[in-house]
Amino acid sequence: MEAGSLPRKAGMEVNCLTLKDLINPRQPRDFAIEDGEHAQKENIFIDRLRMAPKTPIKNEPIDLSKQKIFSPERNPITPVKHVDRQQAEPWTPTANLKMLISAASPDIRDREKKKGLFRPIENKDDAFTDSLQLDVVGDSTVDEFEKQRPSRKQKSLGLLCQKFLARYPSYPLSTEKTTISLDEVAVSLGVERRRIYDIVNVLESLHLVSRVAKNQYGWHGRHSLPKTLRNLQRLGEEQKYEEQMAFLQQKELDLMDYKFGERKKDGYPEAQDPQLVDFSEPDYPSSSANSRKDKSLRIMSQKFVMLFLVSKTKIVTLDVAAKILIEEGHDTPDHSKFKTKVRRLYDIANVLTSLALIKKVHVTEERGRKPAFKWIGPVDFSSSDEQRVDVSASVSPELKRETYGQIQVCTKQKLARHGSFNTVQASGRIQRKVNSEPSSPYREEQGSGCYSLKIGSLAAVYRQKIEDSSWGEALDSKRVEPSSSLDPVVPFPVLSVDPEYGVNPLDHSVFSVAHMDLQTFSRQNSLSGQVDVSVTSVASAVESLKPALLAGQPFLCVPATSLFMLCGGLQEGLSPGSGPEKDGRISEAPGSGELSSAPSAQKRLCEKQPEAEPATKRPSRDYEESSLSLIMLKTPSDSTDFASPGTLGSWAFTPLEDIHGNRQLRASEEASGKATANCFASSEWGHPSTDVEKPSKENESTKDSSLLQYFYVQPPAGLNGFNVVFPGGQNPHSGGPPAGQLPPFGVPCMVVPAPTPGPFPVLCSPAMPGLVSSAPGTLANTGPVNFSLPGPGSAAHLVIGPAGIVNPKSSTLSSADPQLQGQPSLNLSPVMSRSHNVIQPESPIYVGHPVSVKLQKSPVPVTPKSIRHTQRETFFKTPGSLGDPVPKRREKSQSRNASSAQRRLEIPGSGAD
DNA sequence: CTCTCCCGCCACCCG
DNA sequence: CGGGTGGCGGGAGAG
Repeated sequence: MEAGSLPRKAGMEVNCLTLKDLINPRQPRDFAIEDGEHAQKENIFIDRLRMAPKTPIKNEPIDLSKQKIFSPERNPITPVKHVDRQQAEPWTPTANLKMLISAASPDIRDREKKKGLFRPIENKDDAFTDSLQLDVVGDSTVDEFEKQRPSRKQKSLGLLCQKFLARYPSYPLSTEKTTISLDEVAVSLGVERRRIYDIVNVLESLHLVSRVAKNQYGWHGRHSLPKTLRNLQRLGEEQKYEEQMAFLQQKELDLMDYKFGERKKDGYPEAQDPQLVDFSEPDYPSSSANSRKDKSLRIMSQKFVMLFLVSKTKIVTLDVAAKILIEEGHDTPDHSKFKTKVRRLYDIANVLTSLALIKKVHVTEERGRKPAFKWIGPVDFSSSDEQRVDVSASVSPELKRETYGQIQVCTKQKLARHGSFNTVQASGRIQRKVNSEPSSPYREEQGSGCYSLKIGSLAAVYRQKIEDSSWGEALDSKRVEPSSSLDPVVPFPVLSVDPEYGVNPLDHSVFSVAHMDLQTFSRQNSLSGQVDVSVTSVASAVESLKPALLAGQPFLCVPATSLFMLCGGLQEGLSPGSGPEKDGRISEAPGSGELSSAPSAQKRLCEKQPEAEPATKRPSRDYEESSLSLIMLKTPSDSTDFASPGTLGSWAFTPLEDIHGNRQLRASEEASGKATANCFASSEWGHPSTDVEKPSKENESTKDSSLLQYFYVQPPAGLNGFNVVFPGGQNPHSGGPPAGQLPPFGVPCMVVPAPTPGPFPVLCSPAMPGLVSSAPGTLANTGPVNFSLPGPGSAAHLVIGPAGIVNPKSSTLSSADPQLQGQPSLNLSPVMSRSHNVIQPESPIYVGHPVSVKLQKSPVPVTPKSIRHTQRETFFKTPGSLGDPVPKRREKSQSRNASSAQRRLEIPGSGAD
């Protein structure tokens, strides 16, 4: 009954492990302790769980989402195997349960179930069952448990990899040395180490990690990914993989008929000997280089990637890949070998998929469907600045056109085609058809409780465009991974996080349906009467994480991934005749009906290509004089590289027309070391800041008259982490018509991830002199802000208090109580994304990040680096995920990050200031 | 049935 | 040698 009695084989368990063993309160501990060393199976975790305190719910759940935080104890190279410390809090009992169950081996579950171990009486003392909180449940628990039993899917390598990746920042600071302890990770993720090897090996092949020492890996992140891919591409070309693939595909050789070596006979070059391509950086001196069979998996992984990179179609079928690999490996071309190879390829593919580099597809041939994968990662490595470029940049012009056009349509009320989404009517009134179309491709997404693509616009476009639907799916379930590639083929790299748990932060980052409570707006300001918006308090849908679409609520879908949003038509009424675009390119665009100028704007921004795409021309008809508003939230903002064109796309709230100014702003901020030097930041936590003055000063550099103004509104609970930004008016000098004269507006707004649960200030456009004059920072700090909307005659006041808006329940809360303001979804918030390293380490939610990363815990002025780091991560956070609402913990860097949107708003204010 | 790929035995191989 | 690695393929879940 001690460790030794713990069966290693499922078959033995029933006999070896008795009910008594399991129910004995003390036994479990013994198991855990002694078994810890021997248990190499999946159930090791469960054993360890037994060691957990009686309040496991707080300690044990493998809440990956909460592991983003850098663990205080990170540096110890030798990982501490304190499960209880590493585990984060569950975000929901259900999720927790799932996690626990998934951690537990099926065998044990079955065994225990059979023995009725979950019955309250018998197990009331059982730590394990307690941890599951099953002691209060009746027999139904068994069924429940059965249902909860982790499916094969839940235990998949891909999912595991996602969890793994979620622990580390995609783009760690160069100075950061993140160490990965295999032990720690394995325990943390509740899997045996063997599985971690699989992941790490593939990651290593791409140089995302490198082995530092025994049981220790260094995390590099994706910084060098472009470079690596470029090299692999080159190598692949040298290997003439494309020809090989073409040959094999053309041959349509049956697996069994395939004559290995035939290719060579045909004159194809022989593959190089397996050798791991080493592009490793000096960061982590790889200890013992290659050993044991050349690290087969790594080499396979690299070659697999090469195949994609050299492929014109970017699609590689497994059989072809396997054949090539087999041949290169000089393996015996037997079926068994093939099978094995395919297995490995699946393993690799799972990891690559988690990295949002490839996507499962199927290739239909005469012989039927063949499993294949499509490369969805960057394909253009000409620039090493791949990272942090707005993902939108990754979309092909055509798709952009489609996509953005679609977005435009959305905002222009043509979303109707997607029955599952709200429909915005031309008149500016919002109609809704919530999921009226069961057959909607997006409907399926609901199960996961994701906002993503519910709106359908982009996803729909992609699905239509891409038959294999891989893009759409990628969009749906990929992690937000800023892709620098401007290549058209690159979809939105978003990493999906465990929809199974009902938490998918990534989705939020992709496309979201935003609901705004515009009542105030519609009723009190000039917009009233034109916008038929019923104010409906959106109940928090955190539980289901489904967008709470309420009738009569305006919404806007925007790709939040890159956090850049289109706000087409936003200003249609606000400032006819005046556009933010100095060059007027957008406005003068000859009506190409559905096209949004945003793409072009962005493109210009990111690529600095003045040439406007015809497709991006703005339809004057629909949008009249509407100017384009492009808000770009800086994802991982690297303060050090803002000057780099390649990173432009990552600018947070970069005014289309004033990148330069923005840079100055940034420079200013950085110079002052005040990441929080913006009202947004300071207000993030509803905490008065003394730095408020900073922004205004900084804004001076950006007081370009052409700057767009936005209203930034803390979203209703239903938005779950999204802030709504809508144009507050045109530039002060634009001389746009007063708000009162605004035509029906199509609910121009932007929804951006709300990284902060704290109070959100509403910024008014500079059109309001009064507002402008006031220090933005000050306003922000005042908590709920009472603003006058610009617009003559409309004394409309937009009172925006985070408390009131964010959470209906806490509507009465003032900014003074940040904690209360925390979203009910705090624990439910999608915290799976890596974006969480931003969160306060002390946050109870986020427990021990295993990574050794510098974490600024103090409110002390953050360094540019730290700023960058946190900012990047913040994007994908929902208010709840933001972590500790406690004021004292608010980090400036975080604030700053979260405030990107706001900063944009501040700009105008500075002038007056 | 095929497709996937989890799982973990056990051989390597390093310190 | 012990333990970290990871090749490998049986076999079972998923579709």
